Amino acid sequence: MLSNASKYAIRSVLFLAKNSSKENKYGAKSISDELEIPLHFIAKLLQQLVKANVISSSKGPRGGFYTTTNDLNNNVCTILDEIEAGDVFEPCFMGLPQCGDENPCPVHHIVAPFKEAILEKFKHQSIADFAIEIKEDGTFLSLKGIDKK
Amino acid sequence: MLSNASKYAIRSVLFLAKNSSKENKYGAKSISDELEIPLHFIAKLLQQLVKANVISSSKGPRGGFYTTTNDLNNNVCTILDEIEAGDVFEPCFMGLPQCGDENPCPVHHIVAPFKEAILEKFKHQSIADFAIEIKEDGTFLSLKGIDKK
DNA sequence: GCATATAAAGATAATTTAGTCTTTTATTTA
DNA sequence: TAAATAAAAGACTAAATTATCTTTATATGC
Ligand code: SF4
Ligand code: SF4
Repeated sequence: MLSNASKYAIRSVLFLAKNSSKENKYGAKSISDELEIPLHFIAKLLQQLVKANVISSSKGPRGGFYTTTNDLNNNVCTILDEIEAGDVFEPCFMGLPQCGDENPCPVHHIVAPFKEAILEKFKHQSIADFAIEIKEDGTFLSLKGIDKK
Repeated sequence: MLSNASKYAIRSVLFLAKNSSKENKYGAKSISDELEIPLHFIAKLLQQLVKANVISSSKGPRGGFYTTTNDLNNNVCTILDEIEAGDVFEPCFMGLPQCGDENPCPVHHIVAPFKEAILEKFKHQSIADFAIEIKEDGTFLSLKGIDKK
């Protein structure tokens, strides 16, 4: 449903939203390390996001990527619009073009509410809100160092 | 989330479940036409599914693909296991490896119930049940010929 | 100003997924 | 038994995605 590129981009932006500031920037290298994302891949994505005004950056020593309070007004859909070609959720589960409530596939009644919920969140919740939620709920952007089995 | 291959395979099997029988077989060509799936692509998938005993086939004139009552006892997960490499739903939305209820990402509380619902259906509802549901609910496997705008 | 750190840009390579084509084998029907 | 039909098998091509590498531009601090 989401490409690696999108997943990487979302996690990176949320990471910056949670941790960065004008005074506290993160280089591509540290983001790559922290979130376990291929360095050159995430670097390119971050550059794209800077151009799209989703995040900010500065070059040189002590430079890096960060988010301003203005950046934080964006939402996740802004990220997806930038990274992903078309609409992420269409065509969806059964691969029918232009289906929907009128022409449902056999799993539409399960998929549709989910799509609506996730889209609502991605469209109407700002990155800032996400950052707050992440801090409050203690949700994860990376599982680096966490015991997996 | 699902590859084209999986989507094609599921739709084809459900199509056969709804329409075919030992006496009423469908060639790769007619399935390709009916569901608007590339001919040689679906042919290969159908052969795979025959080998995996998900559907049946016979060669020669009046031959083709069909489902037996025994075939219909399979479920959608059987199809996915055959077509897809690993587990379709892992890693999922945020691309975190081995996450879950204990280590939730920021959208886990939306994604998890959906994953559970769709997996429940794919695992515990037989292809036969699906066919009945499709007939009763009039859900779609193809939108060929239906007005799209 | 010079050395250094870092983003920016973009070329290139690898991998995976998707799709096509050709040949062979089995089955049916006439 | 011959001709026709359709699946089986597998080689091949194309496209998209993922990932890497190299070079250039810019800001910082000494
Ligand atoms: S009918 Fe609904 S669930 Fe099925 S493919 Fe279309 S939008 Fe997705
Ligand atoms: S935490 Fe839940 S929703 Fe998020 S990636 Fe893991 S399983 Fe998917």
